[in-house]
Amino acid sequence: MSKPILITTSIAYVNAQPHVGHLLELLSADILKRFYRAKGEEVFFLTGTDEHGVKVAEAAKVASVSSQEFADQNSRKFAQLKADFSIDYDYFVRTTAPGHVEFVQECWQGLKDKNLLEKRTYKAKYCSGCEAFKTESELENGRCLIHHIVVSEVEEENYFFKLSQFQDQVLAWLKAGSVYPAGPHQEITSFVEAGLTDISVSRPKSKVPWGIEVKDDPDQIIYVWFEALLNYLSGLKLAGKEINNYWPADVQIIGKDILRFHAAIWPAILIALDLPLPKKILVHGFINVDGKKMSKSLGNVVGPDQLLERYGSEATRYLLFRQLSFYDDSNFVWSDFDALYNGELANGLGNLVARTVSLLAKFQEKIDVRKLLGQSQQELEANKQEILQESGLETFDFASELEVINGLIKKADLWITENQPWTWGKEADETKIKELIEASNLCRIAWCLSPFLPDTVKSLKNQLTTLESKPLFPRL
RNA sequence: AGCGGGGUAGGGGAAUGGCACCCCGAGUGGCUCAUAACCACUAGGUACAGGUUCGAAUCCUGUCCCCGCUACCA
Repeated sequence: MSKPILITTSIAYVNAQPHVGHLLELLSADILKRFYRAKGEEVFFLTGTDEHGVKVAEAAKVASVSSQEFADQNSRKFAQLKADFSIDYDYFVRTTAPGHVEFVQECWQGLKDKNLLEKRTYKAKYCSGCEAFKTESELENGRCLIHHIVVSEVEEENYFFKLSQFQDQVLAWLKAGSVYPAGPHQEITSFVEAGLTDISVSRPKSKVPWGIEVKDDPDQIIYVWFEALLNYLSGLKLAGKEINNYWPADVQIIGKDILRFHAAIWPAILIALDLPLPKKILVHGFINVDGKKMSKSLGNVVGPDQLLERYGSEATRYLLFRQLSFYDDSNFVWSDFDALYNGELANGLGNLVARTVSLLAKFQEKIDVRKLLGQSQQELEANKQEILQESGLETFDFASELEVINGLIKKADLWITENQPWTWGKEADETKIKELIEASNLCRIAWCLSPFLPDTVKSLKNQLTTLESKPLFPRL
């Protein structure tokens, strides 16, 4: 029996609320899951929330609730996207779950036993402006390049992960083409080639009180990133699955900002744990709004709830992948979304379905249209694998798949206009109706759209059965 | 300043060496099955200046402009 396909998204950091960027990532995973399911594969889709660290503790303080309570509240908002947008994940992992904590501590012990973790005194320059450690290359005359202030020398004890040992293996994995698309692949390859250094993977508890303790050294807290990455394994365990039956992941979807963690550190951790490496890491870009980066202070954050209210779940799923470019940074503008909704969903798909169904309904009086539709459906089923093989989703190309589908709709509209089925009258016979059914191509369009628009496709199929037309996407 | 990403018809987005494509908008005509929809035709474009090439939006050099990295933030 072949291994089920495993798809993961990054786990969202709960110090902020979900926005359209999170939604895009979750939807991409959901679309791929539905595509693989249509191919007949078993699929497991894992997502969740990352809940430890200074920033969560600080945000909780501002909100006057405990860190755990704060994490609970925000985690729920992310989990809620499942119901709102038909995101069919199989398990939602939380890094504050006791099972995750336990799993992380076990892995930690395992790495320590292998002598891959080592306590060292860490001396570094710290910029209070950046609130971060700086390397020599980020300094000029002892001053932070960004804040132009003199950095302070800080000394503390940390555990280090011997990342440098894994450079060659990580590089070999990268060169096998594990990171997609080319831009990020190039970037991370150069980064690893330049040399990996051992990294600090713990912090003194006094500095980071909200996190997972090192079991036999409770004054040390495991660095958030190190621990969060392990969610991809702990999540399987928490879901009641045997890790070896599901790992390695077939597709891990991440944002471009966390590339280093996922394509340099994560594979090294996996090698250290004697586990196989993920087959593909998909790296998506960011969404700007009206040409500016989304930010709370600018007040331009677009939330999933706003999209839900204006377009509904299905249209949002379509518009995000058709209007924005998944792998590059793209710009979100409400008026563009409105125009595309009316242009392609209402006037395009929606109208094509309406006119076709209503034409077919007229012929139903003297010809068994339903039987012909059934035949057409069966013929399509027979060619299912071939159609799926041609899909852009086979190469993770969401945009090109939607473009192809749109072309099918245009072609169908043209055929109907040119052949004028409404003038057929008495001439209409089975052959002609069959032609109409095939030219409208609705069965195929439904097939191709089903990963993107699962509910719409159900409604479309229902209309083809009842031959009663009902607007799929009313104009805005 | 540095580093990175960009500049494609009136607006938005594709195309990575070979007839520049899609959505909206404008004009003219067609059609009436359909959600004031649908179809055809027309106008309009690769920021600028050089270079490489049989051929450049795509590669190279320079100029101008925009965006991100510096406050929450994928």
